[in-house]
Order: sequence, then C-alpha cells, then structure tokens
Amino acid sequence: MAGPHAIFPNLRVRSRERDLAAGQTLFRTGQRTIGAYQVLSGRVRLARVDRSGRETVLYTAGSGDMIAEASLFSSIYHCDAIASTAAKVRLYAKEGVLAEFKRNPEVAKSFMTRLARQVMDLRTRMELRNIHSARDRVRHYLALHAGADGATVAVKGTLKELAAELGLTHEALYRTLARMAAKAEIKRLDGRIIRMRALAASEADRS
Amino acid sequence: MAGPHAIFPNLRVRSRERDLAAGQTLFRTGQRTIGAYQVLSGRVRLARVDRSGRETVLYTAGSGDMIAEASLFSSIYHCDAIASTAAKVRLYAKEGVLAEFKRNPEVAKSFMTRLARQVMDLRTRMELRNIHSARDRVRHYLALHAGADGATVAVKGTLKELAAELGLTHEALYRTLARMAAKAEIKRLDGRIIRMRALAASEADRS
DNA sequence: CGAGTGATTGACTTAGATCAATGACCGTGG
DNA sequence: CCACGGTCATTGATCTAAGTCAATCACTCG
Repeated sequence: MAGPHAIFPNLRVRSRERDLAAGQTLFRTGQRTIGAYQVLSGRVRLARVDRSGRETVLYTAGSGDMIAEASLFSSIYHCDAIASTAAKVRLYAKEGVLAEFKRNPEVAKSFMTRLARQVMDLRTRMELRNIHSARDRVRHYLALHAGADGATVAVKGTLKELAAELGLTHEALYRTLARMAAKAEIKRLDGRIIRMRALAASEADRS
Repeated sequence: MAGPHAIFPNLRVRSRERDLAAGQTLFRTGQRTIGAYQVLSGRVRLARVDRSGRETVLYTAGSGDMIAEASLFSSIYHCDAIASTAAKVRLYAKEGVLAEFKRNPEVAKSFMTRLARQVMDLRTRMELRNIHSARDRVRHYLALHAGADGATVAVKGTLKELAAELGLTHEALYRTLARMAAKAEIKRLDGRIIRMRALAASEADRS
C-alpha cells in the first residue's frame, strides 16, 4: 500500500479532503459533477443500480486509486460512489482542474500521461487475467515485475494482496509458489521472489 | 466489429495508414516513438520480451482499438508491437498530436475524455473478471449492458467474441446461456438476449 | 458443392475454489 | 509483561464448475 501520492504532484490544484463513514454515499448517478476523487484510505466502490434495484459493482477503489476521472469531462456522474469501509478521499474540483488544464498545457499533458499509463497498466492486468493456469499467471507476473537483474521481484504488500491482484485465492497462490519453489523455479527470501532459470521454463511440468 | 471511428473526429490531425503483414513488427522496445496507432483491421499484439527471450503478451488490440497512447508522452516505446494477423493501422504522429493539444485545448480535452472512458471501461471489465462463477459473470454483463428497458441486451458480434470478452470459453458461455434460458432467466431472439425476472434472481440456484 | 466458421451439446478431467485447521507474529490493553 | 484477539502464511481434504476434446448441424461464401 505505498502511501498514495498526489494526482497532481507539480502544482496546487484546488483539493479538499473528506472523511466518509462506511456505507456513506460520496455521489450518486445523475448528480452534477463537482470533480474527481482520489481515495487516500479505505475503500470506495463505484456501482450502478439497475431497474430491478440491485446493485452492480463496477469497481472498488483502494488507497491511491482515483475515481470519477471521467466526471471532469461530463456534467453528471454516471454511477454511484459509496464507501465500503470508513474512508478518506481527496476531491479535485472540476473547474479548478479544467481551468488549470487550459491555462497550463503541461499539466494537461501530465494528466494525460497519467491516464495513458493507467490504460496500459489495466490492459496488462487484463492480459494476465486471460491466463488460466495459476502457475502461468504467476510466471507472467514475475516476468513483468522482475527488477533490473531480470530475476528479483520485490513483493509489495502481503501475499494475500498479491493473490487478489492476480485474481487467485490466497491458498492457490501459496500452493503455486510452494510448488515453484519445490521445483527450484523460484527462491524466496523475506519479501522477495527470485526467478531461477528464467530461461528454459517451458518443459518439465509434472506436478 | 463496428467500423472503427477516428480517434480525433473533430479535426485533421496528421495521420497515415499503414498495412502490416502477419508477423510484421510495427515498433520495438527502445525505438524512438513516432506516435500512437489505431488498429483499423486485423490484430496487433503488444508484448515484452524478458531476459530469457520469451515473449509476454501485454495486450492484443483488435479493430478500433488504440495502442501506444502513452508513447505520445514518452520518447521511446516500452514494448513491442507485432501484427498477429495481416492488419491495417493508422498512425497519429506524435508531434502533430501534441502540438494540436497545445494549440487547441478542446482537442486535448476530448482526448482526455477518451482516455478517461477507457480507464473506466477497463476497470469495469476487471471487476467482471473478478467474478468466478460463469453464471454470475454473464448476469453481471447483462445487467451492465441492458438497454433502456433494463432487460434487452443487444449482442454485438458473435457469441464467441462475447465469450472472449467475458473471459470464458465459448462452450462455457453457450452452456451458461442455455441453462439460464432453460430456467427462464433469459430469453433469446436472434441477436438479442432478454433478461426475464431481472428482479429476484438470487434464489433457486440448482443446476 | 466443399471448405470454413459459428453454434451447440456430450463426455471427461482437472485445476482451482472452498472449507478447515495450525503456527507465527504483532500490537494492545489490563 | 503477558495473554488474547486478529491477521498472515501455510497446508490438507474435498468438490465442482469450467476447461478440454470431440462431434454435429446450420450457414455462408466463393
């Protein structure tokens, strides 16, 4: 959970913090947009309610995540935002941000950069989720997150969190890592995972 | 596949079409960026090659998808782009686009809008992929894509494509739909799926 | 009219989800 | 200072839904 860094690091865009109790609504579909938010702590879910009255979760934002970016370019919110846990959020007021974009193209550019990176990240994650085998998913993740040496992967946060990011149950992840370690495909030291034989890892696949 | 609409509908940003043969490289990691591309037909994959020489696919772009948006803000490409099939792409030259952004904030804004929407879309898809049960995944999808009446879902493309989007095998999708239809949870007419009893769909879950 | 593809269904297998239990750690309040 | 409640890490046993392989039928396209 690296402490959430500000969305607009370079400049003082008008922003305001707000605390939410669990279950509290941040905004609702149809309300006029006042800006985008960054979740500083806790979890906030975006959801839509269909005609039948049941809620469909679109996304659950955790610490550091931004929500309602698109609201900067729209006059009303298109989904509801509700705090799933007690949470703290920072509001970036729409007019302030847009005015700053117009005034200062560099800020607009850095925001676009941020969005573009997010798109890439998300696509990468999607591709990961398309891999069905837990082992291959882990391999893919390790390959993508290897440090400069191509072998060492620093695990940020807990393994449970990693499991969630990989779309696996934590048990499945533990087992997969254990099996890979048993086969000397990886080694584990404290918070790091070392990929051994990054080469030639396609054969010898008996459990 | 709905004909790909131009990325910059409003104005004539310098763009150029290019045809790729299957297997042909569009760009490689480390090359200087010349711009972003939109895939007009065929499929282009983004991939990284790890130190061991094996390729990890980050994303496969189909007709209408944009790739390398982030390259507009970076001086080098960070992954390889290779045509998986014969393909046609449109290049939006970096300088032209960036200059236009600076000159015309509205264009920048519309591009940001596009990126923001993409982020939201991707997050929504991610949330979908977090659902493990095929049936619930289909339900979630239907709820999200219901038309104005809250019940009718127009299926764009083939069911196989839908299966891919849902992250299911086509067999699994066929079976799930068949089962839901058998239980009168949905009805199917030509290309549409009608959600019956959108309400009260949580009980009665025997196969 | 055959080749290619989508849609569909059957049979079988298995990987991963689920349920469950244990040990290590950690902070905290009494 | 230590016992207790909570969470993470780990492993075992079991079950089932979804993947895999395979076959069939309907269509469409040259």
